[in-house]
Amino acid sequence: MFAQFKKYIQDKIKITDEQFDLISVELVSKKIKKDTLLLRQGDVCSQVFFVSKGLLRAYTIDSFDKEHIIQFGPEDSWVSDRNSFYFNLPAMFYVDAIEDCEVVYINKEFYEKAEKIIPGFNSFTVMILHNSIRFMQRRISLLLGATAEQRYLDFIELYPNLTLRVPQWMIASYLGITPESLSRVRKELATKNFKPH
Amino acid sequence: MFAQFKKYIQDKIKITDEQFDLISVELVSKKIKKDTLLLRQGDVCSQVFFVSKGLLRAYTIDSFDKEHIIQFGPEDSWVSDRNSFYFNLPAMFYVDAIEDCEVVYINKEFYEKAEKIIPGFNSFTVMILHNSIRFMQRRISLLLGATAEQRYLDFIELYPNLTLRVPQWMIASYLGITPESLSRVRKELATKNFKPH
DNA sequence: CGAGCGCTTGATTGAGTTCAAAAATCGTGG
DNA sequence: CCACGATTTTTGAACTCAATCAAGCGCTCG
Repeated sequence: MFAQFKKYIQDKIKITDEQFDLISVELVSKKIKKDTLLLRQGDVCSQVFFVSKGLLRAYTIDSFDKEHIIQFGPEDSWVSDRNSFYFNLPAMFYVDAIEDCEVVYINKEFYEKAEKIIPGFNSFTVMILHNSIRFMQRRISLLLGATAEQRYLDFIELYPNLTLRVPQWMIASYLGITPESLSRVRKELATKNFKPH
Repeated sequence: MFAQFKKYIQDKIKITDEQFDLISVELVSKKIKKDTLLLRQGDVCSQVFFVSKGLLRAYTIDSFDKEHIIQFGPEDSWVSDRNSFYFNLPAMFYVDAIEDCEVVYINKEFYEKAEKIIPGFNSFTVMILHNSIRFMQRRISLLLGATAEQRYLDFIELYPNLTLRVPQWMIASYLGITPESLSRVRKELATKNFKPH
């Protein structure tokens, strides 16, 4: 049930099986059908999602009713509106499932308990937060200074196995361009005989 | 010397004067002249900067040699390439001083010591990280889905007192547009009789 | 098997860029 | 305190990248 999560976490921090059992009582693992909404913009995000299987996405809807994908969440990744979760503020994002998923719901009690029981769990959290920060720093840099093509190439590097799993219009949404533009970028790259795989 | 920093931190977390004295031995406060470079892209960022006075900026230079301002750091704010600092990776940013500054240099020893001595210091760090995440989440959303005008209005809200302190071309750089474009956006807003102050 | 969705392609439009130059502002030394 | 050079901001005109609008194709799944 939490096998994947346990493996992930034990790979990064020393946790005994007994400790894990103690904290895992706070966890809930759910099977999520494709297209299910896990978090609505404006709601308070009361858990962090760990994706054990499948693929989540976080996205905003702007004032022109257009979606913009903030993050893809494939296996072994964390998806959440951290700001909303931490400060109990309305979420900026929607989160839904692009594929059928298995998702671990992690609430605040889990964090509190884990911090009490496991020395260094806090450092683990800090590390995860820094990963998230790295990711966003890079995103901002690229949005400010890179062309659509450069951002697409970066996307392929960051999520190599997603190019096939995700419909192109979602990739376009992540890159901040239209599906038509992405189609043209790809065409352009093809003539320069670039092959993503 | 650290008065401003002490005030800031004691406002957010309970620290006695004795505790502060113990950890402050790791701190260095420096007077920084305008235009001084504090961090170079590619170097490892070995400290976090706390701005007690003045104004810092963090910026990248892209593959076309153009600057893009990632963050302004006025009084009471934190500036750093957190990713570089935490993982000892090459920094993505440059950091320099837009005004004469007073900056507290905070190294890893400070964090280690503070975490040992002050219960809850770790939570404080986590809170600061979440602030940084909120800031970046918002930035990404706006870059993906808002017009130049909307982003400018958001900037004024976020940094109300900086519109006068910072040259317009830097604001443009922050917004991801050219100075010419910002000038036009402002002209446009003026006709709609919008007044920033 | 057909309606709908996703991808492509073409034609047109538009927000913002680029290039150029004038106007305004700033800062510094005499 | 003024003047002059440098920097910043504004304005204009042409241009460009990506968006929009529209049409057609192919696939799938109901």
